[in-house]
This record gives sequence, C-alpha cells and structure tokens, in this order.
Amino acid sequence: MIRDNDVSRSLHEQLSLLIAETESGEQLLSEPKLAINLGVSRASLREAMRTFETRGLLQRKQGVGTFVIHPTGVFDTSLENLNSLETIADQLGLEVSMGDLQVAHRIVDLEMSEILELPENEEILHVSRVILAENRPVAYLEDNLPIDIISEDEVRKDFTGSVLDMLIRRDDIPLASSKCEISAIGATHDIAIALEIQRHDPLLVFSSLLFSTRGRIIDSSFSYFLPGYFHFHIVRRVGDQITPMQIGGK
Amino acid sequence: MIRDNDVSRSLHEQLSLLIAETESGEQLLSEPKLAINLGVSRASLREAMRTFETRGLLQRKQGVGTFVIHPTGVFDTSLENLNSLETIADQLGLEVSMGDLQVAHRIVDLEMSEILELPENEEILHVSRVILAENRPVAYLEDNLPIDIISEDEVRKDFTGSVLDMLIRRDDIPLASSKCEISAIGATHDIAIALEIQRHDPLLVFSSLLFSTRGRIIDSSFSYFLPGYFHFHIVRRVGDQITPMQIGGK
DNA sequence: CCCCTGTCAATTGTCAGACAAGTTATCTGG
DNA sequence: CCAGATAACTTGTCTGACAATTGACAGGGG
Repeated sequence: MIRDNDVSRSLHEQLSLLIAETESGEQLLSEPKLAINLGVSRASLREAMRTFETRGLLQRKQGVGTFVIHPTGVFDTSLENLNSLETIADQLGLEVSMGDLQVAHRIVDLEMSEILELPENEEILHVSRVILAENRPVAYLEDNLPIDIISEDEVRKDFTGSVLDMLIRRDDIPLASSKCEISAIGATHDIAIALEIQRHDPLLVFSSLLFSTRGRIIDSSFSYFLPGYFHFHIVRRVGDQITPMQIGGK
Repeated sequence: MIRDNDVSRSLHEQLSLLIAETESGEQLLSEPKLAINLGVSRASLREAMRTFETRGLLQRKQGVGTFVIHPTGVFDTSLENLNSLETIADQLGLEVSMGDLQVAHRIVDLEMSEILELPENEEILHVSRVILAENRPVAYLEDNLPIDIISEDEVRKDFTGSVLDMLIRRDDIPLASSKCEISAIGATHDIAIALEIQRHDPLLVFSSLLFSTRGRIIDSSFSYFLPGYFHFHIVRRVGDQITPMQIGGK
C-alpha cells in the first residue's frame, strides 16, 4: 500500500471519524480550534476538509461555520472509493465466497486490444469467477490483464477472489484510479447459467479500467451484479462544474 | 445560484480549463510558479488542486511534481456532478426533448412518506415525463416533491423538462447534493409502454434524494434509462477510505 | 568500464501568523 | 419598541518560511 505522509493520512482518518460520528446538520468546531485539537496547522486542516467538501460531506459557509451533511443516515457501498467486493463485504459483516474460478490465457481481439492499449494478437490473462453471498450467486466478475502484469501461476496460488486486492498486496504497481462506466444489460446465456437466473434477467454492469499512477491501463474488468444484493450509491454535488473534455484525437 | 467567492470560483474554473487542455500524464508547473501565473496564493491553489486530486484528475508526488491524469480520453457524463439531462445534452450537442409530461397531486404512501420524511397522508407533487433523443424515448423520469416546495401551476408554466434546473433557476432553496443509488430493473408494464420497449427489457435505474444545504429532502426521483444512449461513468480512487457510517438509529 | 555514494537543486508537504470578508448577536440611542 | 452601529466570531486568502522527499549529477572506488 502506498503510504502517504503521516500527517496527511492520519488527519484524513481523524476527520473521517469525526464526520462519521457527528450528526447530519451539526456544526463542527471552528477551524482554528479544530486544528489545535487535531494537532495540525490550519492550512493542512483546510486541505483535508476540502476533500470531504468535494465529496459533499461537508458544507462551509463563510462567516458562519462548517456543517456536516450525511446525505443519508446509512452508508452502504459508496462508489467514490474503489474497493474489492471482499473488502466491502468485510466492512458490512457479510459472508461472501468465491465459486468457479477460471483463469486462462487469451489472444486479445480487436476491441480488447484497443481498450487495453495493446498491439493485436498479444496474449492477456483472463480471470472470471462467481461471487456468492450466503451460498447464492450475486455477481459475475471478469478481469483482463496484460500478461506482464501478473502470471497465471500467481493468480492460481494467491487469488482470494479479488484482482484488485492482489494488486494492492503486491506493492509492485502504484495504482491511481479506476474509470467505471455504468449500464444495465439482460443476462446472456453464459452469465445466466453462472448466476442461476433466467436469460434476459436485468443485471447491473460496471465496465472498469484500472490505471496506474503512470497512466498505464492495468486491468479491464466487467462486473455483473444481481440487482438488490448490493446497494451502490454516489453523492453528486450541485453546481460544481468540471470542464468537460471532448478531446477526440489525442 | 449560490455564488462562491470570486477567487475560489475563478480559480476552480481556470484550473479546470488548464487540466482539460493538458495531456494525460503531463506535468504541471510547480506550485509557486502556477500560483503566480494564476494570480493567487499557493495556499489557495493547493486547496483548489486538492479538489481535483479528490476527483482523481491530479496526482501529486512530493519531491517530483503534479501530474494530470485523464482516466479516459473522452469525457461523457461524469456522475460526480449533478446536472440535468438537458444540461448534459447541451454540453454534448445532443438534441433532446420532452414528451408526455404528467403533473399531479398525490397522497404519499407509507414508503414515500419515510423517504421524504413527511407525515403520512400528506400531499405531494408527482411529476413524470419521457425524455426523447432524436425523437426516440431514452429515459423515463419521476419526481416527488413536497407541495410547499413548488406549486403545480409553477411546474406547468415553467417546466422545461428538468425539476433540477427549475429549482436552480428559482434561487429560492440552496441545493447541496444528491444521494443517488444505482441499480438495474426489468421494465414494468407502464414504463415499457412509455419507452416503447418490451416488458422486462433491462433498464438502468437511479434512485436519488436531493438535499438542501439545511439537510432537508427536496426531491425524491426515479430515473429509468435505456442502456446505451447515455454513458454514465465515475472515477473511483484507490485506497482513500472514508469511514463507513452504519449508524442505525439516528 | 561499472557501480556505489554523497551532494545539491527542485518539488511538494506543513507550519505559523496575519488580515480580509461575511455573518450573527448584542448594545445603544432614538 | 425599533433601527442602526458595533463587536465577536467564522471562513477565505495571503505571505513567508522550513521540512521531507525525490531525481540527477559528479566523484571516487572497485
């Protein structure tokens, strides 16, 4: 795991905790007092607060104060952070397990070669498996990785259900972020069998690309979820426009 | 619209522009130089940069520099910001229109009264409509609002397709954020007819609650999207844990 | 020639203190 | 009782400084 600077990291955790245990709508201590309380400078505190403000969990009003906003009383699975299903299940106290793991080499087709930014006819590692919650299939996950990232043996030996967790464990490649596209689809024949549902039953789909800090694509994954078992949500802020970039050719 | 302080607002815009026109992986100027360039202090610049870092668009490395990351070359519709479909379509240069608007008073049922935090048997305003892109139905939107927020006449007179845009136009209520839960569902009978599709065809569903800055729930909406027409995505950061709050009773 | 090491410049991370700007409650004079 | 001034408190911004980390480069030893 990439360890940030101690101050920044522990400050983030402390603030997170403080916000979590403060009721929605309540006011925080003033910045100078809070900074002293937490043992950091006001500048550092403000930067950390900005993080939570960006996420919509804090509201600052000049001349008045800073207020906590819990967009809902209960937090299920926030999409802003990238975590494996296993980690999420851990936090929620759910029992999940892995069934039917398949690892294989594949030659990339045209579409996947463009997605992974690889030359055609390159070999990749394809990992697929079913996730069970209380012995009921609830998700079907597929990962595609360049072979130089990780070897087949390594997966077979070290795999606990999550490619992400495995990459994090190997401090090897510094991971930055994941771009996730959200859609819905009717179950295909194969997936319907794997999840023990009917063909064309609706599924929630996440198509994700995992980026290293150097901008390289490490993993292309497709996650198919049975609706109702996981509650994915996101906090969207009003009027905080980011300039859209439609740079066609790079 | 709530106008932030000038410095903060214009700095945010300038940075957004700068990032948009910088290629992925490239390095920004150093903080001191950039601060001078933009005419602000380094502290303010750092706070603004933190916003974009939180969104996964910037990567800062101590001793090295700050780098731009575009998780993908093309930006479609980022879910981090809450915008109406009309606004999104505008930005993308799409032609969308509204068909079949229905406005009606309703008595809340038990479920909705809990969602909106209203007493039972209270009246609410229910607004539903179909969104067309190039004359093809692509989305079905439902909104439920407390009647003291907005009147039926106002909707009929001023409505352009978006409840959100209408609330923004009336400077009346300061909006903060929206909590959006994402799922998939098979089309019901009514929605299938409205969208001109078959029953049980898969749909992407957003169930959203809109919060005012005072924490009041302003709007409960359900948005049903035909897959493939809109590309919703989100940037997820690795290892940036927010303390989950599972505060059952409030 | 290669490899190791110390030095040094550049960059981000953090800090302290100050003042500006906005909000709210209180006091004061009419 | 009311209106306006005022004071206290908050967040927003600025300035300057130092610490921590990184990467490159020169120099020396093998």
